[in-house]
Amino acid sequence: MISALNPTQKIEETLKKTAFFNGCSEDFINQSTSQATLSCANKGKILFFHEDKAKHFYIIQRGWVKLYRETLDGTQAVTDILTDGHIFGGETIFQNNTHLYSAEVIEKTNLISIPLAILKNEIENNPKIAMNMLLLMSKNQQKQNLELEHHVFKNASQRIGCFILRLIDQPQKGQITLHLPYDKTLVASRLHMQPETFSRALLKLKKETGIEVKGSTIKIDNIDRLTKHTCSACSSQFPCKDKMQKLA
Amino acid sequence: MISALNPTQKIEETLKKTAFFNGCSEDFINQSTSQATLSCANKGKILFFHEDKAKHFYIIQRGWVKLYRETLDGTQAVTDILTDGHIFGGETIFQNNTHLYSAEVIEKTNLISIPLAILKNEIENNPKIAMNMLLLMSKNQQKQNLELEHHVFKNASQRIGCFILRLIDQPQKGQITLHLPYDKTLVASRLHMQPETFSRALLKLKKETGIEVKGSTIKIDNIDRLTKHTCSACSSQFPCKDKMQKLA
DNA sequence: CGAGGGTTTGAAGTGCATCAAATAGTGTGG
DNA sequence: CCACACTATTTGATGCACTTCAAACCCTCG
Repeated sequence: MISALNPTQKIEETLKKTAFFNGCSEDFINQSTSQATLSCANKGKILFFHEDKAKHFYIIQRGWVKLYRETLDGTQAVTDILTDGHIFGGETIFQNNTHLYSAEVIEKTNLISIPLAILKNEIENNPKIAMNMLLLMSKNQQKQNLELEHHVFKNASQRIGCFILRLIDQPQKGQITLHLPYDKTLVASRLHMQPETFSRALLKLKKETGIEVKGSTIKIDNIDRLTKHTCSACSSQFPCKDKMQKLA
Repeated sequence: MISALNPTQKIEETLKKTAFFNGCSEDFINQSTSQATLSCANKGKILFFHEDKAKHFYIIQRGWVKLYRETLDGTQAVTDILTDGHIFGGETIFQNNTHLYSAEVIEKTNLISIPLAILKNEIENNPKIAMNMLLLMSKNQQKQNLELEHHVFKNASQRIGCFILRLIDQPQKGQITLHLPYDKTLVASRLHMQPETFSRALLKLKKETGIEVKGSTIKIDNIDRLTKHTCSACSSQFPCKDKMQKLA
């Protein structure tokens, strides 16, 4: 972790470029910066468990974190997978300071932790931040809604198609090449299916939409074909990126 | 609709007993009351469609309303079913004044509609109401989370078991008798399954947990047996009512 | 090169959906 | 109070999608 900036400066820099903090008080930035910690966690590190008492909320500076729940017998359901700039854990303020999901680092991650008390105070006293929080939660909710809908309406290969479409940055013409952001097993769990099902469904998707898959690289020749296959079982059509977008 | 109160009084009365309005300004109550309309809609009435522009938010004074989404080909997924005291549609303020779901009256309903502008104004200017809104949205989100989890973890008869358990008002001992709040076809769709599946899964539940079912009446002799069957595939055990509770 | 994890393939089973039809239940007009 | 119409619910038969268990394959990294 060699950097021109010291940790405090890095934190301040990150906060200032995170949309959620737009319009917050100087105090908030200062307090957050001074009380935040920047830590680096490796793959496998559990940040907290479902039902744990929450003390901080988090911002991912760089890396990947998985949110999930599990039953008593250990089956787990991945709720979300987050990366750079994403915020999580803040909603616990309204949930009795209790986490609603577990969080695990799935790839080396630099993480900023900020005490919830600071956030709570700012939300209560700064309408602008209360509004930002409302916007954040509303987006999260929208995302959750779609998540459930997808699971109800779409079959495995359509869910994969949807996942791929949402990796596309800009609506663009011609051939598109992109990469899965993490390994297939994880994508499978993100989409609530078994790795075997993922593998077979991807095969089916290839046949039916003409996409090419080699390792984690995907080439799309005819995006309309993919869209048609994928979005027919959905309440909104591609590009629906604004609805599923990253949240920060 | 014979009542000792005129519509305006009824509206005011309803607002004042709705938790969401605790701590709101006098102005808010007054404005809401004067600009709200109390209407009565019959079964089948569509209040709005997914993607419609939103102009009001709603409070159910008495009745039942179904929230749902549908795909182009008309398949529908029921998101929620609401009744007395429930609020919906307010979140559209943060969603570009666009509805995220359709709403249909499923049983004769008295409905209060209040212009969104009033709510928006109050949220922006009254931190107490902003906080209430945050709490409401947080509860909704919690509910959505569980909804998805259930769909991933539980099979049909477990989802029914969970639905039944959540109908229980108070943790109580001994035999419990309760009634399904609306017809079985609707419960089935609420739980994302076909009526046929519902019927068979309920039969299975009877055999495995010893509950008795006659029409819409359900008798539970041994609640532990039901809980064990139902909650084994969940991240939280009965009574989890606080997490799934009505939202108003 | 070999170990170990990620990925694919095969074979078999399960749960739910679907289509079809029977049955029960409810409200209507006579 | 009955017969009819209509809807809700159940039952049966069948098919498909996904899971599960097992094993092979592939890739990467020490």
